[in-house]
This record gives sequence, C-alpha cells and structure tokens, in this order.
Amino acid sequence: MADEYNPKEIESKWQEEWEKSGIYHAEDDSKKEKYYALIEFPYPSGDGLHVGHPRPYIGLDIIARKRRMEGKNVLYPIGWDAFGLPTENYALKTGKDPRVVTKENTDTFRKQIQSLGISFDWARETNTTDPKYYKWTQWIFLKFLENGLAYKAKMPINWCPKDKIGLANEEVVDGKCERCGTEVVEKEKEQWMLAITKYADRLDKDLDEVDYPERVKIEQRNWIGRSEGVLIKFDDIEIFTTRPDTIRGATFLVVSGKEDKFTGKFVTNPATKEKIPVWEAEYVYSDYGTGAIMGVPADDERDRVFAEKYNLPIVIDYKKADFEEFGKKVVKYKLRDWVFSRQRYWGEPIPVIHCEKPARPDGRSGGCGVVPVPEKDLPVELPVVEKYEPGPDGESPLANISEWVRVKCPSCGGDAKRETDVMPNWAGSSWYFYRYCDDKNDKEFASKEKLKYWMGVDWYNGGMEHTVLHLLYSRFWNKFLYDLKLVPTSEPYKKRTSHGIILAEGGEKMSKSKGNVINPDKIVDQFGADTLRLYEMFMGPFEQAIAWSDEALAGPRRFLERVWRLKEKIADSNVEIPAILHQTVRKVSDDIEKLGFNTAISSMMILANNLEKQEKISQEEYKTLLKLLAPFAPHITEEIWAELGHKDSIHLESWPTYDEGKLVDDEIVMTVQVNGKLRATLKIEKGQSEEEIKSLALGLPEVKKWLDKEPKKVIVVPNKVISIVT
RNA sequence: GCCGGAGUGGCGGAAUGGUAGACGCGCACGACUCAAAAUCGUGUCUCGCAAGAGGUGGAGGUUCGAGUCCUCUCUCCGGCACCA
Repeated sequence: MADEYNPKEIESKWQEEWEKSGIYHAEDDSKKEKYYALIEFPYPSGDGLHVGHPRPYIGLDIIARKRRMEGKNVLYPIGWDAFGLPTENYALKTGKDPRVVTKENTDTFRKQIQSLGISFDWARETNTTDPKYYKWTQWIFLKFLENGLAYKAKMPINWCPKDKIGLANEEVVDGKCERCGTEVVEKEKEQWMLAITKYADRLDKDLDEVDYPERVKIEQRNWIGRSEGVLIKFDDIEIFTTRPDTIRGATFLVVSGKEDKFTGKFVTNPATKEKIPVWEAEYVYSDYGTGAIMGVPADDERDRVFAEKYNLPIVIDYKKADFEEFGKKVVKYKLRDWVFSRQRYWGEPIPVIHCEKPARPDGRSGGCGVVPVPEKDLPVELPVVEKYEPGPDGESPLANISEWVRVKCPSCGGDAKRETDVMPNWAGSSWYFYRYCDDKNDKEFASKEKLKYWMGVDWYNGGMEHTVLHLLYSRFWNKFLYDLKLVPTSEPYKKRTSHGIILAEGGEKMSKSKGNVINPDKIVDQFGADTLRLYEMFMGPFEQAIAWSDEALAGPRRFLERVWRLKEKIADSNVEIPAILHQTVRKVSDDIEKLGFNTAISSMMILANNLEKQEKISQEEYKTLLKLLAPFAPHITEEIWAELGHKDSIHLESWPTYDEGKLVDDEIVMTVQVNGKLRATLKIEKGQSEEEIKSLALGLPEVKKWLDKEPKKVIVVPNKVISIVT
C-alpha cells in the first residue's frame, strides 16, 4: 500500500520546513503575551547524546507547543554549556584544541537534537565558550569585583589531586570530588571567591515566592543552613548557641582546634557565675558560628558523650533562661563563600591584572595591586597553548604563556601580569537565560527592554543534581544583578520542575564504561522521532527515574500507526461530538500542566481505540485528536494535517477546548454496594432523580438477594455509587 | 541521627475517599495467511466448576465505603549530618 506510515520520510521533511518558515522563532516585538520555557542547556560531551538527554527537552517542548497553540509568544531556546573538564582532559590526552573538540561535539549534539523535532528557537543558539558570550561572563565578574563581592583570599580549599583543581563546597560529595570521585584534600591556596553568603538570607527567604517542588526548597534551605541563635560571652570567649535557655547547664566550653590558645583555661559562666574549663575538640568547627560552643551535657547528646569521656560535671534540672538574657540574637548560615578560581585552561579567564607595584594599604596612589581589565578590552580571550597540563603546584596552564601573561598595568602603565586562573564551569550557566532574550547584543549582556519583556523564566525544568549547584548559583547572580538594576526580577525562575533520569535496561545508570548507553539515533532510525518522543513521555511519570525498555517502544509506535489509519474512516458527516472527546480534551489539557504526560497519552490511546471501533469518524473528532497529539508527535500530526488539505501548520492552530456540560455520557453506569460489598451495577440516564435511582437499585435481583430486611440507610453518590447499609 | 519521597499483577505503571490493576509491554488462544511478519479479536491478580471469597509491604483504627485519611511498624530511594 502506498499510504504507509513512514516516519523517516516525513520527519526530516517537516523539520526542514519548520526551520525554513521559522514557526518556532520567538518574536521580540509582539503584542502577544510572552511565555519563556527553559531547559538546562547541555554540556556537549564527546560521547554524543543518549536517550536520557531529550527527556526534559521533549517534556518542555510539549509545554512550549501547547502554549503556542494557546496564543502565546513562546521563547524556547537552547545553547551549549561547553566549558569544562572533560573537554580539557580530552585535549590533554589527544593534543587537540578544545575549541575544535567543542565545535565537533556541538555539531553532533545539534544534529541529534534536531532530528527529534523539538521546537527550539535555533536562531538564538548560544555557546558559553564563544568569546562574544564570555565577554559578558567576564563583565559580570567585574561587577562583582567592583561591588566588593569578588575577593581573593588565601584559604584552605577542597583540592582534587586527580583533576588538579580546587572545588567549591557544593562540588564535594562525601569528601570526594563530585566529578571523578577522588578523595579531596585540604590545600592552602590563593583563590578568587564570590561572596554568596552576603545573599544567604534572601536566597533562603525568597524561596517562599517561587513555585519549586517542596523537595527542592528543602534541599536549598538545608544547604544554606539558616539558624537563629545568640552570641554569649564567657569572659574573652564568645560562643554561638541556638539554645541560650540551657546556659545554666553549661559546665564547660569547647573551642575548635584553631582557637586552642584558650584550651585549659577557666572562664566564667555568666549565668551561674561559676568557673568552667575550656576544652578543645574536633567536633567544633572553626568556620561555623564563632568556633566555640558551650557544653551542656544534660541537653546535648554530643556534649554528654564528651563530658562522660573526660569526667566533666553534668548538671541536670537547672532553671531555663530567657532567649536573649545573656547575649544578643544573631542568625548564622552553614553556606560558605563560593571558591571561584580554577587552575585550569578551558574556562573563562578571570579578567584582572596584577600590577607589580602592590596597592598601598592606606588606599592612596603609588601602587595598583589588583586591577580590573578595562571594559573596552573585554573579552580577555583564551590564548592558544601547546600544553594543557596544569603546573606541578596546580598552576593554571595559562601561567606558562609568558607573552599572554606579561602585560602593562592598565592603571599605571607599569609591568604587570594577567590573572591565570579561570572561572568554574558554573559561571556561564549562571546567567545564560538572560542571553537568550537578546543573544545578538554586543553592547550589553541583554537589553533592559528585552529582559523586561521576557524575564522571568515561566517554567524551568532541570535535574535534581543541580539543586544546590547551578540553581543556587544562578539565583545568587540574579539577585546581585537585580540589586544593580540590570535585571527586572528578584528571582530568575517562576516555576521549577525536575525530570527523572532514564536508566539502562535493568535499572543501572547509563554510562560509557558500563557499555549500556542507548543512542537515540538508533531509535529514531528504527521507529521514528515521534515514537521516541511518545515513548519517553509514556514510559512512566516524568519526574521519576525509570529504566529504558526497547520492547516497550512498540506500544507508542502501534498507537501512531492507528492514528495514521484513522484517516481512512473520515466521513463528512456532522455528528454530535461524543462525551469521550470532551473528556479527552480536558484530560490531556489538565495532565500536560501537571507533567502527567503518561496519563495524557493513555487517554489519547483510549480515544483512538474508540474511534477505530466506529464505522466512520467525523472530521471534527479526528482533527481534535490530531491537535491534542501535535505537541507530543509533531511530525505525524503535521503530515496528516497537510493531507487533510490544510495550508498552515497544525502547530499554529488553536488548542482544543471542551464543553463543561458535555463531559458526562447520557448513560451512566453506577455501582451498587450492600454493606460495602460490590453486588451489582446499574445503568441510569443522565438527570435521573435520587429517589428513582434508589428504588431502581433496591429492585435489582442481585441486590434483593442480600437484603433480608429493610435497609437502614441508602447513600447515593451522584454518577458513582449507591451504597446500601442494612 | 535528622529531613523528604516511595512500596500496587510477570514488567512500566493507572486510580478528586466510590467497580483496584486504566493505558502500554509481555504472554496465551483465535481470525487472516501456503507460511511468517504485520494487523485485528478474545483472555490474562489469586483461590474456586460455580455462587463466592481474598487481595495495593505488615498490624491496628476512622468510614456506608480506604491503595488513598489516622496511629504504630518494616523495607527501599534521595538530601543533610559532630553545624552548636
């Protein structure tokens, strides 16, 4: 038969057509209401796409497509978060220029993603490694510097000996490098820091304003670690406690190892006026609170263990104190400032110059010290190097390029050196969502007018693993830029959701080393992109991790074949639209908003099965099904739409609506329970009275059988249940 | 230890307190076919010939009615963790 469903043919055809007509391009000057849908832009690794990557893209594609059909001006962009270690390590191994590697990888990724028919606005594609992009990453860094939020400090940092790289606290998991799993060690090093702690209170409090999953809010709050307590002086030692009421039970103080000059001394408990000893212990941290605590063995488990071990007195049943009786209330956070330096190559150079004449401590002229690169000289481009190895002491590979490093001080003209540290790969992703709003701008990172129109992001979907990394960092940048009046909203994302990852068959994580990675190209080739899209949305709840199954792909493909075949049943009759169509419109519309893609698809399957059983179907029924399906399976629906004689794309049609009054069938099946047990079903007509229904139910032979006396009570739940109690 | 989330057929999973297992996969049988694939139809929680009984990790409870609400408990997953 000539008219077979052939995805290979129709999919590439429509993809080209859509790109040519630009129907997915966001309009900057539009009277329409805007809608900004965002996915976390991918890191283009050398392994190419695996089937897990597109799950969030497809999910938000359905949202974006539905919004367009609802008449919104939709921005659904994509770009590449391309700085980072894997590319650099690959360059190290092969000697290839990371720029070339990145170009190859993004080309592969782009081609693969484009084969899935996702309605990204490719005209706004951005890349964090493009100097035109990272010029603005550097520019924002200079704003941090200018406002005193970027500073250099010699401090113990988390050092990964394998990657030869300093890590932010957020990148250390169980004492190991988040990336490679190597045990991190402490290392003293001069580092650039960003003062995220200055925003700790607002990062915590403003979570109240946004629509994030509760879990994400809790994890962020956990990480920020706000606690209210009191600072109390025991002679020269100030302690922090959240339980000042227990002060009369304090029989000793404990200081961290760094404060050990007090160890062995005695101080006065301001509440009891007794002299109590000062001890030193590892369980007290130097960088939290004041680095000193009061030991209340009667009320605190650790203090009790400590007191028992060292035979310290334990006072019970002491009188409680008032909260601020002995000191003043303060708020402390667990959050630490962000280590922002990386001594590697493939990142944004930190745009500062170190003048050889140090700045004078009194701030008067004579020396410059750290000098920001003037804005006109941005971007500071990464020079081409021969060797990508970090130096023996963990110096950046850039430190070896003396012609790049040696510059004149922009301030005094004297000899100076460039900063050779680069930024962490979280830098470019902390602001990319602004760039999409105005990606061609070479005067600003994005114009205020365009930001005002497009921001904030209406719906942002991404991985749970970024809750305390990317999500917290980008909220911090946003708040900083908001304070400078450079961006219009105090929070970047109105709504955040998370997708579950796709696991390999058998439930293991997909990884190259395990050899269980599934390439979407294979699936597209064999089944078509529409089947892949449908399957990824149908396989299970969107927000839940789920194992891939090759076998199960057949279901969605059969469904599409069925929809395809329904063409032949179209009749030009003007039939009354049955209730099931209204129900399906409602179900699909509602489910999409709840990320219930699996149940939305299931209801469309039911509708298709239903239509197939009919002799003939009306144009109206079929077109409605196609429109509902269009966001899920954009190619096949477009093809059929065109075959039905339409000149314009189905994706420009308006989203179907339903009639509230026609949701219920004329005939309803109710269940009849006797003492809670199901005994019969009862067919009734729409609109029958409760009394009628009751007597019909009581008259059923299957019911009479169980009634040996007058029922005590009969409960009728409209359209559902008749419950008889004897 | 603390804070979240989840336990439902052979499998993925459905179910505003109202017929548990929708939808899909798989499997079985049947139709079509020389045959196979594809497609279509029927069946598919357990016990029972049937009437019926039991069944959503376990034990109680609330309710006319509980997978869903409450109490206790077990297991798994995620986050935080000598954070005062």
